[in-house]
Amino acid sequence: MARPAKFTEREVLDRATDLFWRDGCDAVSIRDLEVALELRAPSIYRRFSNKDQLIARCVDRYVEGVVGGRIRRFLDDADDPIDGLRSFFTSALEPFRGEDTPRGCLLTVTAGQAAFDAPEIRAAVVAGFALIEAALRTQVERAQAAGCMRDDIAVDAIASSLLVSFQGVLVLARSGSPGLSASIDATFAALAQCRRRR
Amino acid sequence: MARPAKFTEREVLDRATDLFWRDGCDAVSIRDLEVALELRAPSIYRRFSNKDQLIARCVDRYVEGVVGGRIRRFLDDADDPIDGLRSFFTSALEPFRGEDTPRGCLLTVTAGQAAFDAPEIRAAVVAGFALIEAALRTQVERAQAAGCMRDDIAVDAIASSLLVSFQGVLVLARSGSPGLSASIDATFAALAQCRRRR
DNA sequence: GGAATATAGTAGTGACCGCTACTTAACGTC
DNA sequence: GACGTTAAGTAGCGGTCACTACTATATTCC
Repeated sequence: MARPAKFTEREVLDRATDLFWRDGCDAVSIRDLEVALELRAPSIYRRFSNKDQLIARCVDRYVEGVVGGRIRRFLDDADDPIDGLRSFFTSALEPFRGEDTPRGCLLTVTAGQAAFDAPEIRAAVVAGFALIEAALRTQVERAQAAGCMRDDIAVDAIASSLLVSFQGVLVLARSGSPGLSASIDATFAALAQCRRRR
Repeated sequence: MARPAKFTEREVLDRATDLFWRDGCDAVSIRDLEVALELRAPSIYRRFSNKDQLIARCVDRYVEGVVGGRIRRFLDDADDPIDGLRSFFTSALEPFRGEDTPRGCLLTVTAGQAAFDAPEIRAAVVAGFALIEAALRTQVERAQAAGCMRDDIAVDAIASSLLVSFQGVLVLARSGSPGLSASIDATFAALAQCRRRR
């Protein structure tokens, strides 16, 4: 009953998300999006009322896809909870696809950009943090129950502390900092169950 | 022998640094700087060849002043090494001067912005990270020597891990995340000397 | 006072920004 | 084939960006 769309909304969001993730929200212009989406500005604006809305939708999509994917792959499906957590962390250090440096995290980067002042974007980023923290918390509980993580520190505090470390890793990964792998090892070594007298 | 400058270079850098720190490097325009520095664009460009150079100089100044100041105040002058480390971390959570939210860290934010692509800015930020890590390392050594920090994890790895946590705290502080204080407590609880059989 | 010199300001440049009024194209319905 | 509907494209808006050719001002030396 009308002209068919060139791309589904999902295709458009995926392409835009990739660009925002790679270059940072602030650095992506509508002109850049026109090229990547193969759509001119008016077509983009008809689907998403403005750039902030588009970014917020892309952050949502990133959280569902990339973050959710890593949670399922490295945490939910892990045999050993600590190994799962560790691989969840180290996965952020690996260069993306054919690129030569790790991409970091769209959430981490966006939290430090001007786009973060937009309420809808801020809300999407904060929701992403909450999702990661909840997944970490679940895994910490599992690890404590399995007896391989110290249980003298509250679950919530450890989960929050791990989210903090994870975000820090993502900051330093972007700067090409070496020794992050050893840093992650130290973090988990400190959380391992202490040997106690029996 | 010539017309006297309105402000010393130090005054100019301090004002510019404050602006970059508050709003983020990418968000500060030359027009913004004209107002803050009480100098027109050509006068700014005569002192610093372009915006990237100015930002790099400001990052240097920030590292010397703000970061160095916190290191001296909370780490070098600390009575108890662990308390010093903890206050170094929590100092980043306190709102700046009369402002209602914590400022975060110029290094953390800049690492996620477009300005970070400029080599001179990247170098200044990386040098800042290195300074913090070195100061943390010194304090970790002190704490281990005093017997209040576990010594079964390498000093370098702990220092690197603490830098990671510190950067993570600064990311989440900007997003108004609650419970960061408990998160910091958990980090240091995990590093405290385990009780051992003697 | 005049020359030399370093600083600051006036007034703009072209390029890019987010965004939009308007037109054209592709479909189903009748 | 005309109509209604939804998508996409053309062309361009006012505004801001980093940056600069040029002029004016304030100082010391002679």
